[in-house]
Amino acid sequence: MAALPIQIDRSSPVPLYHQLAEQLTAAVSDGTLRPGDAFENELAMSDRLNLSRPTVRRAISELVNKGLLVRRRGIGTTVANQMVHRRAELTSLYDDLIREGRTPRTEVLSLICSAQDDRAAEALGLPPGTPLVSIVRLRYAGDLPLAILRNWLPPAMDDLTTKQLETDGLYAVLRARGIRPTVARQRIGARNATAEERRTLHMSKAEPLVTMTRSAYDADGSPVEFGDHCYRADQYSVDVIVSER
Amino acid sequence: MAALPIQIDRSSPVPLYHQLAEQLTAAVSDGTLRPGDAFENELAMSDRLNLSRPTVRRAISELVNKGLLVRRRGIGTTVANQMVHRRAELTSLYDDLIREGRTPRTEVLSLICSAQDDRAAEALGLPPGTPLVSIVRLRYAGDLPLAILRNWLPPAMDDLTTKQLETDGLYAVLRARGIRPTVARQRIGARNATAEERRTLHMSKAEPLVTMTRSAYDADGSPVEFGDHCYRADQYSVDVIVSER
DNA sequence: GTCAATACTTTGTAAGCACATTTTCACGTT
DNA sequence: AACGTGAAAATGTGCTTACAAAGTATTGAC
Repeated sequence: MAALPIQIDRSSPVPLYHQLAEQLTAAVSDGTLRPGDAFENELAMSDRLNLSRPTVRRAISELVNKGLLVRRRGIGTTVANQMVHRRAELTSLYDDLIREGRTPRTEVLSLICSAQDDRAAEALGLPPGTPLVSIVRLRYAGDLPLAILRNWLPPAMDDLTTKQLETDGLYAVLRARGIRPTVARQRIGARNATAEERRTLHMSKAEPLVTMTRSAYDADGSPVEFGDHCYRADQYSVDVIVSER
Repeated sequence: MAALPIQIDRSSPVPLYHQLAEQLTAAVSDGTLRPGDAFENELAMSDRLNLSRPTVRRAISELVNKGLLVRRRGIGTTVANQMVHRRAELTSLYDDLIREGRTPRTEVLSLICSAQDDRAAEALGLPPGTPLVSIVRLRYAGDLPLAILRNWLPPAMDDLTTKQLETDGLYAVLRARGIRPTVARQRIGARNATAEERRTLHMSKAEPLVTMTRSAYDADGSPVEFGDHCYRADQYSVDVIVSER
C-alpha cells in the first residue's frame, strides 16, 4: 500500500479535514486506490501528514459516510468495492443527456406573475390565494419534447424574465439571487397524460407520464420553490441511491 | 427555551453521544421542540449534562446531518422548520404501509430455486446463466392488490420458505441471516401494464404502473438482492428527500 | 440621537491525551 | 503438534484545551 501524495495547505481557509477528504475522495474515485485496497491507518497518516488523529479521522469519516470506505475495528479501513456509493442523490435522464453531450433545450411556455394555485401556495408556506409566480416550461432532448415543467415561486421573484430562464435554468437563476435550495422533498408517481399534454409532448399512443412534484427548501428550511413536472415515461426515469448508516 | 429532560446512562454500552442523539431526535420529532425553536447551546448543554462539548456536538451533528436541526455560527442551533425530515431511507413498501397504520398482506405467487435471469444475474455480480432464487409476490394493502414484486437472490439463499416470506417480509428474512442491505440503487419509471398484470392487480382501465428496479448492496458493496417491482400508479408513489451540503 | 468600535456569545476547527474494543498473530505451554 | 493466552494493531469513544470566525448586543464617542 503506497503512501498517497497528499498536499495540505495550512494557510488556506479551507479546513484541513476537508482538504484531506477531497484528496482522498479523488484518490478513490480516480482509481488510484482500488476496491478492497487497505487504507493507510489513522495513526500513520496523522503522523505522516503532521495532522492530529481527530482531523484525519474526520476526513476519513466523510468518505465512510459517502460509502467510499469501510472501517472495521481491529482490521483497518478499506476501499469499498462498489462503484456507485453516492449518498442519497438524485440523477435523471436529463443529467444523463448532458453527460452524453446532448444539448437539452428549454422553452418557456408561460410566465405569469400573479397566478393563483392553492396547492403551490400551501407548499410554499403562504396563505391560499396569494399571487405566485407561475412558470410553465417545455423541455426538449434534442428535437424530442421530453417534459412539461410547472413551477411556482414566491411573489418576491416577480421580475424573472423568459430569457433568463431559457439560458440559465431555474436553479441557476435562484442561486444568482442568493437563494440556495438545499433540501428537496420529491414525490414520484405516474398517471395518464391529458389530451393536451399528449399534444404538447407529441405522444402518439396512450403512453403514461412519470410525474414528480417537488418542494425545495433552503438551509433554514424555508420553502423556495414548488414544482410539478411530468415526463414521457418512455424517455425518462429517475435514479435514486439510498443508503443507511 | 426549557431545558430538555435528558437521561444519560454512563454504564450502558450504548455510546453517550448516541444516547443523547436519540433523545434529542425524539424531542424534535414528537413535537416537544417546535420548528424555529432555539436549541440549548453546546456549552450549556455539555455543562448541564456533565458531558464534554465534543460529545454533545457529535450528538447534535447527527441531527444536523439528518436535517432536523440547523446550526448557525454566532447565532445558535435551531429546529429546522420543515415537516418531513427523513433522509432518504432504504425501506420496503411493507415497512411504509406499517408506518401508515395499514395492514399489508403478502402472497407468494411463486418461489423458484433455480431460475435463470441474465439481467438479475448481472445485477448480483454473477455470471449469466447462474441459477438464482426467484420470488414473485403479490402485495395487498387491505383487500386491494397493490403491487407485483419480483425479486432475485443469490443461489445460497435457496432454503427460503414461502411462510417466512409471507410473515416476515423479505428484508427481515435477510437481516435474520446476518445480511444487512445498506445501499441500494433504484430506478423509478412508469409503463403500461400487460394484460396479465392488469388481471393480477384487478386494474380496470388502462391505468399505468409505477416501476422500480432495485439493486441492494451490503456495507462491503457486495450485491445481496435484485428486485423489479411494479405498483398501481393510482395507489402508490415514491417519496425521496434529497439534500445537499 | 446616531453611528461605529468593541465586547460577548455561539458555533467551527484543531490538537493532544487516555482508554476501550475488536481482530490478528506470534509465542509458549501442554 | 495443537491449543490457548497475551501482545500488538487498528478503530471506537470520550475528555480537555485552545483559538478562529461569525453574528449580536452593548457601549461609547461625536
